[in-house]
Amino acid sequence: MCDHAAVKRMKRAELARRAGCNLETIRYYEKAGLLPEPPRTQSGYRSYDATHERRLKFVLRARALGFSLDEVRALLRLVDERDQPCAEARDLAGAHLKDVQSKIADLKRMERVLKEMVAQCADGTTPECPLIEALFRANGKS
Amino acid sequence: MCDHAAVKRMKRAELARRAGCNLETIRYYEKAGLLPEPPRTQSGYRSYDATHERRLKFVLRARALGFSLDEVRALLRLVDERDQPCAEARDLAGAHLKDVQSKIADLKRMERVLKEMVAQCADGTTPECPLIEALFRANGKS
DNA sequence: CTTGAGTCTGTAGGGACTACAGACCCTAGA
DNA sequence: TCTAGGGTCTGTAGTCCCTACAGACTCAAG
Repeated sequence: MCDHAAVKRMKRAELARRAGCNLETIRYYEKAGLLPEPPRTQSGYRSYDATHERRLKFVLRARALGFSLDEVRALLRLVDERDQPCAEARDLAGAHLKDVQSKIADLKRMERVLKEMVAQCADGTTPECPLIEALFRANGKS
Repeated sequence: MCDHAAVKRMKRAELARRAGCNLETIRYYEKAGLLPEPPRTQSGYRSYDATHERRLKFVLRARALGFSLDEVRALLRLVDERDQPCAEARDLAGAHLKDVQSKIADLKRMERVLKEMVAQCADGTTPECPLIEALFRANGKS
């Protein structure tokens, strides 16, 4: 039990910096149960190591891919109880993929309409602002 | 000042139904200054007409196109003070179009990664779950 | 006249953070 | 050794865009 290979310890600010997130996000994730409560120094400061960093980065990456906190929780459960998680993880990711695809479809519809509106405005031939008129007219029906 | 061509009056529920939004959304928009406070009946009920409906639908359409409430407020200002709004409206819509396009780009990146992850999981040849491993590994760098 | 539905108000809740106030603690320089 | 500044701690309030609720009122039908 000698400790000559002591792991590197860091405080919250350094962890945030290394993971590239806001300081307070870490505390929030701890309260939300996504990250474990870290050990404390004698004076009560949080003390993190590489395992905390790894887990935080996992959460941030999943969030960046658009998983909700609940979905991240589910993924972390699979991480923590590694039995045969592959099918379940694939289903989670598959469901989320569908979400993402339908969001893309929605945004593309918006994009098309906005482009038309901007284009109509650009030629400036109509007396009224066609963009605003377009918003007053119904999308497809009265 | 005869009133034989009286406009149709309606209460909040009917307006919500006709505009296709939640009952409470109307009250919220009024408090937020997007819709005018409507006249009241003697007993204090809100009383709307076609102009309210038109304006509410405008707001809902702009929201459906992803404009924030602040952006909708700006558009409504252009509606209310019709001078030469076209350039300003076009700029607003153009800026918003850029937002939408960058969201689409983000989501497409997510889609690509998720597809890869699901595909890797699907062949089931690796012992560890590749999806979860992928989340532990960095997106591009360590 | 009663009953049930509609409307009124203010306020709380949601998700995912972000920011702040007021109290500690820790370190470096004078 | 003292002190000044930064960092960290806690809980709480604010953000955005609604949505839902409680408790009081009103209205129309039977």
